[in-house]
Amino acid sequence: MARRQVTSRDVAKLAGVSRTTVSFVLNDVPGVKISPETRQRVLEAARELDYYPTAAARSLASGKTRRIGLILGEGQDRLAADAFLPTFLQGVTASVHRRGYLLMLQLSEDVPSHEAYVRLIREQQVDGLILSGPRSDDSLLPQLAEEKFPLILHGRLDGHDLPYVDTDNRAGAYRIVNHLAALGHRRIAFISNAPLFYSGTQDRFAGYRQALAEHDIPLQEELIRTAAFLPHSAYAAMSELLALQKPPTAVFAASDVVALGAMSAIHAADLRIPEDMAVVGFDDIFLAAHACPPLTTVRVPAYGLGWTSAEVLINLIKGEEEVSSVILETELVIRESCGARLAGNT
Amino acid sequence: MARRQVTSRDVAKLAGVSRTTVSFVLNDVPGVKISPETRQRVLEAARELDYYPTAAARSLASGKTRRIGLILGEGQDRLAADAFLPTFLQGVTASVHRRGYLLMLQLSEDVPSHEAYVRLIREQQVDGLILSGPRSDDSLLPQLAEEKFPLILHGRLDGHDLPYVDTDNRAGAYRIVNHLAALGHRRIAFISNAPLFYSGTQDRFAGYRQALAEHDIPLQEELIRTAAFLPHSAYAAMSELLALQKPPTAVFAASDVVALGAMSAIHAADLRIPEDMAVVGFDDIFLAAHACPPLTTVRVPAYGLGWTSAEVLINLIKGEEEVSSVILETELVIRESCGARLAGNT
DNA sequence: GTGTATAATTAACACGTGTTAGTAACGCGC
DNA sequence: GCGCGTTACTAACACGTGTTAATTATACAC
Repeated sequence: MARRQVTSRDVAKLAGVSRTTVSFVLNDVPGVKISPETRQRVLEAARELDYYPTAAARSLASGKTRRIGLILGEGQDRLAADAFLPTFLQGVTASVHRRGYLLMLQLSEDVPSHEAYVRLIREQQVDGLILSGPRSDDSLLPQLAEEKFPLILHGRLDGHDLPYVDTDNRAGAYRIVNHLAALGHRRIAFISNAPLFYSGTQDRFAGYRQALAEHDIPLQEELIRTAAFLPHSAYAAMSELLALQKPPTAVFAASDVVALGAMSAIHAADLRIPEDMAVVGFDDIFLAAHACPPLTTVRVPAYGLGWTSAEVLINLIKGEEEVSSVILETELVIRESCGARLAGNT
Repeated sequence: MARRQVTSRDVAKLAGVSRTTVSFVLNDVPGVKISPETRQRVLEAARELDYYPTAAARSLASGKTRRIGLILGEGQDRLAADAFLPTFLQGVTASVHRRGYLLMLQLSEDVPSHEAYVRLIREQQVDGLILSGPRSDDSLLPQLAEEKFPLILHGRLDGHDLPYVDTDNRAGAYRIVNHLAALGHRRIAFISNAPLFYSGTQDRFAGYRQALAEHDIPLQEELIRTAAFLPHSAYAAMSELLALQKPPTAVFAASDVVALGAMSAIHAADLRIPEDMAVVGFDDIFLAAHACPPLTTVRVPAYGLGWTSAEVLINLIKGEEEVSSVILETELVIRESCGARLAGNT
């Protein structure tokens, strides 16, 4: 049986004060003087009655919801293969929880992305939004920026000056390809983890080119392949590379999942990793250390990306601090699939 | 510059009717007669002004939020290694979206789980809750059941009669262990995917025992090991098994992630899969097909679990249909790590 | 005691919607 | 012309909180 709703009026009656005083005490309104005894009485009454203010009434009156939204703009395939999502969510929720907010989650799948979040904004369900995987063709973004609606992008987006949080994809890619080149490889293939219009993939590709250039290795079209999110697309791409007249000696896969797909193709061709083909990835998902052989990769701070996105957004909402974009650094993780340990032994 | 809020009063004025009529039209209130012309005028006015009702006002007045909550009661490790979460979320959000609801997400991490959701309920942030990974020691659950708060468990829980949605873990485990036994294995090890007090792990263990019993294979304590969520715990467990005087010839790992950890230990010991050691898993995560060798496993319908949980919950909230627990079936997926294909060739 | 500043508290309004009870207009049989 | 039912609409209240402006107690200097 649903028990009757406990309101602040009940608390006020029990404490022998007005409803206003209850509100002042429970919200710690600054600049209002409440005697310690009264404060105590109110707090005890609230505890006694197990009082929780109703969210709807509170946000109607105050104009704030104390909720933020997280929009995942990734398509089905990408999402299904997103081994980072759980850790990213941990980061987001840890921050959100710390700041006293709650989280609303929306997946935009394949619909025009703004339909996914326009309801959240217009119905005033949230005070701000983290937009992950924004599409540059989203016509609503400029308008929201104009309205100054609190908005943080997860992932860089060209053509807008909205604040964003991202990893340094380019530097990470540069570092790991540089590592391969330093091991003596001259034919280093690139397998993308997504279509090239994704900024993250673009940047990883840019890092790859930069490393090649610095080692005077010419860019070869035939060594560049496009895969998308799921392992089997990488399996296909890798199989093509193996069928070349002059196959590469090393592969940089732009994500660990794609790397694992490529490794599976290499095994299927009865080649050894890293002796016959070195493989490196990007992300350092939790399975990378237990691939066979363990995967050399670039660690992306998934938790930190989530945490930072939320922190920056909430700062923006509260308007207390100056807010600007944040780029988190990556870390090179050397295991066995690149052959560095092997090379060290000889 | 924030534009002024558009209210139903503005719509009413533009359409030349009362605010009440606007509400009737936009909510399609049954049993109320509105002339087609008036209805048309109201709809046009709403569209003209780009009117969205404010969520807070709406739920304050109606007592309904049109939101549901999803509580993930998994600990840090488990969550980080949860390759199913993205697909599960897809299922949940697809249903939630279809029914016109929105989703609030909360991770309970390690705090006593009810602290994580009591706020959602008491502040009336949501109309109902999906509770994933419930703990049987949660003292608040009986109380909520008593209050008839709409609640669906994801994962069976002993000692309560709350409605739940789950996979048939026992039948799935039985089927795959039976498969190993049919291939001639008599020393089949079990590596758990979590501590044994998790009901899902319990059930998978029960399926394992049942299959052994039916093949007259005695249960051997030394072949039963506990791992927890992450690959490295399985690596350790598998290493112990390999060090036995009489090691097993096959391993049933209670999750794919654990299976991959075990495989990594087998490779490290320079043994071949499946020739020296057959391995099977549970879940069919998206990487299982690209493990080396491809992993034989039991497919769990992650999307369906999410979808069904949300559907059942919303039915419960609307009180329209009779609601009962749902158990989804699994499917045996035979690949190469079990040796069945090899056996077929000889 | 009187005036004045300060501390402590409250009455009253605002937020934007859903909903009940009621009114007005109209047709129709007598 | 009157009663009666139906259709189409609306006035007025309710939801539970935040917040401003006003009010009452309290202290203190002269």
